[in-house]
Amino acid sequence: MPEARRRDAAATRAAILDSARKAFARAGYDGAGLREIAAGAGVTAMLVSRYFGSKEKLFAEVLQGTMATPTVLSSQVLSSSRRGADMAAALVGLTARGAVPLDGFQILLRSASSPRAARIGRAEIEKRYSRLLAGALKGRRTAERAAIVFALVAGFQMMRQMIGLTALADAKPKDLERLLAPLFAQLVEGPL
Amino acid sequence: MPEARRRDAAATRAAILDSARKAFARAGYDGAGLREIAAGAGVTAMLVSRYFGSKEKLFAEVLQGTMATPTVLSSQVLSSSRRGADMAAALVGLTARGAVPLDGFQILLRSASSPRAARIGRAEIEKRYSRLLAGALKGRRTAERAAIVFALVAGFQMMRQMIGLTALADAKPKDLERLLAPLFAQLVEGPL
DNA sequence: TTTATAAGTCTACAGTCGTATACTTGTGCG
DNA sequence: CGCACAAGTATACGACTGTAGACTTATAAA
Repeated sequence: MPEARRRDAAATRAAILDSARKAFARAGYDGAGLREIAAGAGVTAMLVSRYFGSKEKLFAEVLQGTMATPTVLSSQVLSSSRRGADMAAALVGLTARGAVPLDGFQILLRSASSPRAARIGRAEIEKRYSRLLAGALKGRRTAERAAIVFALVAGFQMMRQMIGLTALADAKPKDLERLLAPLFAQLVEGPL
Repeated sequence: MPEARRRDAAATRAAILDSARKAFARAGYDGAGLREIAAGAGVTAMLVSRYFGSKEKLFAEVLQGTMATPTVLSSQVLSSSRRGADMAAALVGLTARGAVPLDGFQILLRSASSPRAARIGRAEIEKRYSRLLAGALKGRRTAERAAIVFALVAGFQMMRQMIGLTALADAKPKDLERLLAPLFAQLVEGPL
């Protein structure tokens, strides 16, 4: 139990955003309710509405904040000399069983069934990641290759964490990295 | 408007299953309501409950039926001598803009945020596809490689159809095939 | 200490959800 | 034709959804 917060609009706003991030990551856009989000921040549902205007705007702000700090595609990975292997290792590590699932992708995947959430997610991903990754690629079809990188990341995360395929959940991390690395390498470094 | 069906339990059951398949593919497990499904079959919501016991059991039966006939991993593709290229072509074709999105994967992706639906989906995918694909692979780590094939298929479908990434939606199909083919080939044919 | 105002809450509404109980109606058989 | 039984419907319940309007309360300045 965190100590009761004194009346502080900025701190309360931040607490709501934090609670919303966890709720959306756990249950997706449709599955997370305003009352649940509000309770997590120690306030009432109405305050959430008043602060963010609507659930949709709250979701947009959460996604924006979460995607501001990339994980799999961190600048460290992107500037590495072994980007394929580093991406594979980062992805496998971040989707391990007990890992904190508070990634922007997690929220996006769990919310993709809602058209409104999908639209917001697309805008955000195209504003940030696409430019980021496509800019780091050389050769042709950089936009398409970057998009397929996202697809592989998203699909792997989905099958491993959400669906929970046994073959991915129980595999040795090193094995998964060895299988993923050449795929990422091929996409990132371009055709041989 | 289809002509009114005479009282026929088997036909009604089939109509409900068909309507449910469309509804789940469009909105996912949580997003599709029993009343909507019932209306699509020209009956009331209660009849759906009576015939299938619960929404969860209905979903399981729908997924089971839909996944009985694989599309991307059809026997034709699996027996091809150019499996990587054929998988890529099948995937790109099936996720084209106007394509019928009535695949089992579509339902699964839109429902993965619901734990109950995810559990059912995992069971189904492991019962059918995993065995199917892993059996067609040679070499080591066949289960893991098959699972990553699913991940790539799922991620591509998600990013192209659900999120609607511009780079994938607007790309020339042939370009996408050329990028995906070596990835599938590497997974299917095994490490070089 | 009083008070203006921002911070936060209460109550309510119109809607949806899945499903349980009780009911009506159509249809094939004798 | 009549009737039994299956096929299908009506109504309702309790819980949940996002959010609108009116309300209370804490706090910082005067």
